[in-house]
Amino acid sequence: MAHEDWDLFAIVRSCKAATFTTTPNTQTPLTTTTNISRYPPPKDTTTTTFIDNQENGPFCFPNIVQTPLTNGFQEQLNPLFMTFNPTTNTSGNSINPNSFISDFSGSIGQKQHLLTTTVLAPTTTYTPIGAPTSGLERFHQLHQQQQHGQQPQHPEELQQQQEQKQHNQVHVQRSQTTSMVLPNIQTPKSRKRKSQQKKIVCRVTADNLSSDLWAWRKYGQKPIKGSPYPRNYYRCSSCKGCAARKQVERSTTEPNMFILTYTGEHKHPKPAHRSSLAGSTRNKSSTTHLPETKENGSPSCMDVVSPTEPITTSLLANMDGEEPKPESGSDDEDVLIPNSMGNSEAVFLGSNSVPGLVEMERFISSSCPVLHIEKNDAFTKSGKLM
DNA sequence: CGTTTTTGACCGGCGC
DNA sequence: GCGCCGGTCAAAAACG
Repeated sequence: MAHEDWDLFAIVRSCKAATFTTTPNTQTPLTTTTNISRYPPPKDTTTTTFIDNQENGPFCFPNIVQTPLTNGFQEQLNPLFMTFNPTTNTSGNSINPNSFISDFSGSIGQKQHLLTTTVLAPTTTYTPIGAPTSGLERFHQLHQQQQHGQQPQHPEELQQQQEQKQHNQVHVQRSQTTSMVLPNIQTPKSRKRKSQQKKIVCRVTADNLSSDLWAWRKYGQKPIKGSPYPRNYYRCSSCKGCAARKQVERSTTEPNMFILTYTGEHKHPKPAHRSSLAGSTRNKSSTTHLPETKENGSPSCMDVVSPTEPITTSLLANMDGEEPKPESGSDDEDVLIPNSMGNSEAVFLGSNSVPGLVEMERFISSSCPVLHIEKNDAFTKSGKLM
């Protein structure tokens, strides 16, 4: 059974309220432990374009309550982070709303400093993956050591880093809401280029499968060497011809975490709501459950990116290589997850630990498309996933 | 009927 | 040049 039973969870669509922003400020604040990391400084912040604003993007973060830096670790990290992100205001906790990169990195930096943070969102774990810059890298290491007691980086992270290192530059592009800046679109078919494509890597928990308005259609699944879990491939189906791609892979070290990788760019404005092209959400069976019930949602995190291309959205996808042990426990169950927010799954999973969120999630789940997760046994049997 | 998912096959990059 | 591996294609099946 070990890894014989592959549970593949494909999350195709998600609702607007992204994981990060899902939880309204009115929600009961959560005490969260954040993990974060490094952000490679954009080579040229002026070119940075974020596709999504706080509402939808992968870079969207919940309103994180400013929390005072309180421990020595933070102090230690501050200088490091500063080197990494010069834009960060050392004196304040505030995030500069005007600069995404700085915002993002800044906010992350803030979070990094806050081992314990009051957040108006589910538990969040930001674990950037990617080419570290000296400062961030160091920060990341320190942080991990702090959190995991000298724990080495996760394999996937290392892998990502290696990958990132291949590309000397990392930069995140950002744009406001619907306007997308999609320069240098590289065709997916060019594999050579593909390796150099800009990527955004995020880690999310199953609980916090977040979503966005983009519709994703699965077009492939492959077993990944060194990982017991298959990787799922999705492309944007919000608009035909859209080059945006997304990969979802379960973390080998943290089964409850999923690695999301975004590549390509959307060639269309972000939909106001889910496109009909997204098609129907399949419910093979009435039984719906989530892969792994995560007690705490740790939302996601974003990570890094790569070189040339900006990416777009955040989303949630979920896949499993393992037997999800949902409450239902049956093997071939499909899981329907509301696309709407990162936490929405909790409704189904019952994993939501935040009382106030439940109501909201229900609301959202009722009005949003769902994610479809389903187990796939074929993988193991054939030895080849897809 | 239109769309998504599944999945074997194929293609091409990359390391040796 | 060869083989491995990741990513994509595309036909068939599934679903609403």
